[in-house]
Amino acid sequence: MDTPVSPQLDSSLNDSVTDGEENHSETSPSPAAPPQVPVVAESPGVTVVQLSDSQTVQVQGVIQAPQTSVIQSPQVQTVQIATVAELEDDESVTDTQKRREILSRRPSYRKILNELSTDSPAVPKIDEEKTEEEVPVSSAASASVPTSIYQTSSGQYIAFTQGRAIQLTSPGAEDLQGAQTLTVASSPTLQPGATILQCAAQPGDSPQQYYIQGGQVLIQERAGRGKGEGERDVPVKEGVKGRRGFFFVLRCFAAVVLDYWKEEMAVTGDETESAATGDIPAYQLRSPNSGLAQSIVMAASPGSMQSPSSQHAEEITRKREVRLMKNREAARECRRKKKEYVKCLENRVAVLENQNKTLIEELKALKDIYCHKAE
DNA sequence: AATTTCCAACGTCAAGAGGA
DNA sequence: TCCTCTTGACGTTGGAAATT
Repeated sequence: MDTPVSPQLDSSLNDSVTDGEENHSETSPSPAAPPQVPVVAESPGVTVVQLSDSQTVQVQGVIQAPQTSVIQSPQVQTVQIATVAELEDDESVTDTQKRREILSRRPSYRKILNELSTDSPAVPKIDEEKTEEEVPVSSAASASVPTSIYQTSSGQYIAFTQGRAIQLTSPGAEDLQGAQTLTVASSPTLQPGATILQCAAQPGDSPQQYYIQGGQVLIQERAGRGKGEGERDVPVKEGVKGRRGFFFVLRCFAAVVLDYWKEEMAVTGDETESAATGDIPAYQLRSPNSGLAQSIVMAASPGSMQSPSSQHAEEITRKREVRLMKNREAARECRRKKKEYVKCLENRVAVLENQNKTLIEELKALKDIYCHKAE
């Protein structure tokens, strides 16, 4: 039976083990290792690797805390191999089920790396608040961390942050003086078709509320402090206060919201499932990171009067859209973290390999000295 | 140049983890 | 117990590289 361990890990094992004078050949390297082998479960010191044919390989000590002595390394880097067939003899379980069982949950990448980093300071922590380096929105203006950033065709950046804030930045505004922070308020008491944006021009400012309805942006002017007391909605005109680009984006957003609500009204319960994948036009904003178009899928369909019976379906659809959007973002973030995690592990393997080589050479030298003295 | 293959990234679903 | 977050699995897509 072959043991197609992940190439990098495999090579690291071989290097580490065979670099010494003694060959501790308990590893069983495979020349035809597949390029990708998912690591499916971990326990301290043991890594279970899922093979393509539903077999698992337990790899012990692939990533270990730095060894203090090279003498220990051969045992640590032993690879133990066991097939699933040996471990499980239940024929009634399907392959998928088996795999599901094997794929037991493990802590998040951040958790794993942070735990590793406490063991070894060489391992960088994944910081929860860490922003992506390539994010064009500078870090100056807001404490909120962008989770996704889009660029409109006019060149403005729209950053959706955790906490559901939307940050708008004009191109070239490195100090983010032109940045706005919006918060989308999703009140269940809102009128259908309406959305509230809260905007603070500066971090310390009290937020200005924008009431978006019918594709129009309204500023809520308050006469009194009471809730709803003395409020009136004033249409926002482009160019007000010299924040032309900002209101352009606001208007775009209003249009999107309008279309979204139109779609909500048109959707019936049965059509809910197809809403996200059907042939509906998508508003695409260019992501500065990937160059790939990120889609905000909100349908533009002929508006119709809202029937009371469809409100529940609309709510379900809206919740589904929100859930899908959140999960989309989460998946993106998860992949980013995973890549970071793998990179860190690879770095660590390289460091440990170097350490191992150095220690082996050191041992060799000491042996030589000792032998010369003994003679 | 056209076709095929490979790969990375994505969106969605499902299930477990963990907090309120 | 419910809700949200996290992540593996799976299918899709688009671009790059390889092949015809």
